[in-house]
Order: sequence, then C-alpha cells, then structure tokens
Amino acid sequence: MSPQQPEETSARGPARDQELREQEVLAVLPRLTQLGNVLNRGRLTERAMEASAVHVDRPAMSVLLMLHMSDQPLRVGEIAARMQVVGPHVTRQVNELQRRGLIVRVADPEDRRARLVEATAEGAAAAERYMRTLVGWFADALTGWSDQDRQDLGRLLGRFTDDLTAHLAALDDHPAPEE
Amino acid sequence: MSPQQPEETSARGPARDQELREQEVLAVLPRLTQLGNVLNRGRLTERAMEASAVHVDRPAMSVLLMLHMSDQPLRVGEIAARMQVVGPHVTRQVNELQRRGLIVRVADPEDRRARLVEATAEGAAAAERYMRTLVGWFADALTGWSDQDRQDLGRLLGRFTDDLTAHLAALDDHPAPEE
DNA sequence: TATTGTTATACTCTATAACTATA
DNA sequence: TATAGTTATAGAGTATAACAATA
Repeated sequence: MSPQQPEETSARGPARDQELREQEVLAVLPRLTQLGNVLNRGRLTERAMEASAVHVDRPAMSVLLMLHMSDQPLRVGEIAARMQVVGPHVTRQVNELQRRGLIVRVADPEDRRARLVEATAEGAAAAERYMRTLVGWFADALTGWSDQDRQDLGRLLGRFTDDLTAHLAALDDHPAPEE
Repeated sequence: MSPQQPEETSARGPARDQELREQEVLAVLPRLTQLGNVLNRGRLTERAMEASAVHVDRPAMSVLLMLHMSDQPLRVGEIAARMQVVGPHVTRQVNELQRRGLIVRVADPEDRRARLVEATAEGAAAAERYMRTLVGWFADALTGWSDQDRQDLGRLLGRFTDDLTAHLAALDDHPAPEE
C-alpha cells in the first residue's frame, strides 16, 4: 500500500491510474478470496441454521431466505433468476421446503402455468430466526469499529459489488478488448 | 437478541450500539450475498481462465494460483490447509496439473514422506496471466473511484474479513452464549 | 409456437474411509 | 504409534435434457 498524492496520480494519465489500481487490487485479492470462502464454504450457513434451529439443506435455506427478503410470494422462475441458478434446482428445494411445511404453492391468478411460492408462518419465523442469527454474528464482528468505518464499509462494499457486477456483465457484450 | 434495558436515555449503551450495527449489516447483507455469488459462482474463474488461455479445472486453478502466490514450493498438506480443503482433494488437482505439465513434484529433503509441489515455468506463466486478467477486471471496475475510496475499500475489506474470520473462529470455542 | 415448471439424469466439487510409506 | 500422502468411494450442489401444461 504505497500512499500517493491524487494530483500526481491523475497527472500521469489513465494508463498510470490503471496500474495503480491494479497494485491496490493485487493487495486485496487474497482477502477477497478469503471472504468468498467464509461466505460460501466454511460452514457459515450450516452453523447459522443450527444456531437458529432450522433443519433444511443449505440451498433450500437460500430459497427460503430469498423468499423472506422479498416480502412477497414469488414464482419459481423469479426465485431462480434472483439466485442465479436454473429452474429445476429451485423446484427441488421448493419441494423439500413444502414437505417440511415451510412454504406452500398457491395458484397464480394471472397465469395458470405458474404457481406462487409463499412462506408459511412457520417458514417465515424460521427465516427470521436464521437471518437475525447471521446478522448478529456480522454485527458482532464489527464491534469496536467507528461509526464512520462501518458506514464506509457498507457504502463501498455496495458500490464495489454493483460496479463489479456491471463490469462483468459488460464483458459479455464487448468480449475482451486486448490488453 | 432482546436488550435487557428497554428504555435508554440519549446515552448509547452497548445494546443500542449492537442494534445500530445490526441495522447496517442488514442493509449490506444482500450485497454480501451478491458478492459471494460473483466471486464463487458466476463463472468468474472460468471466464478468466478462458481469457488467459489456461485450460484446467477450476479447483486446479485455485491450487496453481495458491502455489504462485506463495513464491515457494509447498507440500500437499500445506496447500490443503491454505485452501481450507482436505488433502485428497488437493492430490487430485495436483495430479491433473502434473499431467498438464504445469507443476512438478520434487522430493522434500527434510521428510521423505512428503514431496514439494512446484510450478513449472509454463505453470508460473499461466498463473501470472490468469492473475493479471482477474486483477485487471477488478481494477477496471474501480475506474472512476477516488483514490480515497479505493484505499478505504482495501483497508475496510481487509479488516472486515479478518474480524469476521476471527469472530467465527471464536464461536467454535465459546459455542453460542444463550440470549 | 413460446413459456412455466417438473422429472430424470449427469456433472462438478469436496469429503470420508481405507491404505502405503516413512518418521 | 503417528504423520504425509494417495486411492477409492460417497455425498452435496447445480446443470442439461426431455417432457407437460398453459399461453
């Protein structure tokens, strides 16, 4: 992390800026990898489910959580789109959640091909317990942070995720200009 | 997570702080989920491998990258520990990388049970191409950010990952104090 | 004919168990 | 007896293909 003067930086032109950004990203890359591991692997989900007494598969928990955060019944296709997975995968999880009484399928009045997936009272309560457990852990990890740092983290993380998502989507359209 | 002292005066106690942090985390949670998806799923790795003309499996790429970032031959057990996976998984990936000539196994002079895994020139070049592609994409996504924001992101992300990792590890030792 | 969802199947990634060789 | 690694096998998670019902 070499400190630099903003004026100096921009005076050197875009190529130099790019190089500086790459230096910084290079330093953060291992942390991003680590964060990805903690979020996906690392049994974070399993532990939160255990702590909140929710006993379903991890993918099913994702579906239930997605449903809970939407505050509205969703179609299978919509759930799949939001989770960035394919339809059949969601069907399987919805089947399991239904078996356990955590969701129900109701008729979609607007389209008889589709059905709406809706959390039961029990399902909503389970999702709420799970989410509060997880959020509590994250919040605990931020103990000792200044208000400013916490706000900055939220702001920058959101912006970074959006920008990264947008840039990767753009790569699909303009396939890789040579570097 | 119910605060024991319901009525707080203007002075903010720890319980109130906790609640504030949870509010902020709740807002960032979807973004963290999204970021986790982008990093792990979303074909980011596959696309970077394609763009850098590296043709191995995704887990094998992780091993090769880990080796490249260590700048030193590593034992299978050490790679597994750093990747947080089990030994046999690494063995499989190392086998494939060896078949493709990207790594070699050399004798460990200090322990004849173990062998050291080392990237070949070709393997190191492939890892370097891959890493530069990925870092380039991330850096591009940060175009238009102020120097301050970029530095803050790096700093806060690193700290967050460390604190989160530490907190989750602590949960293993003091299993969930009842609330 | 296109779209929503389901069923059946296959593939990828990672873990556990059993074993070998060296310490 | 304990440790490093490998081989064989099993499981979780997700995708693709083929199909049904409705639009």
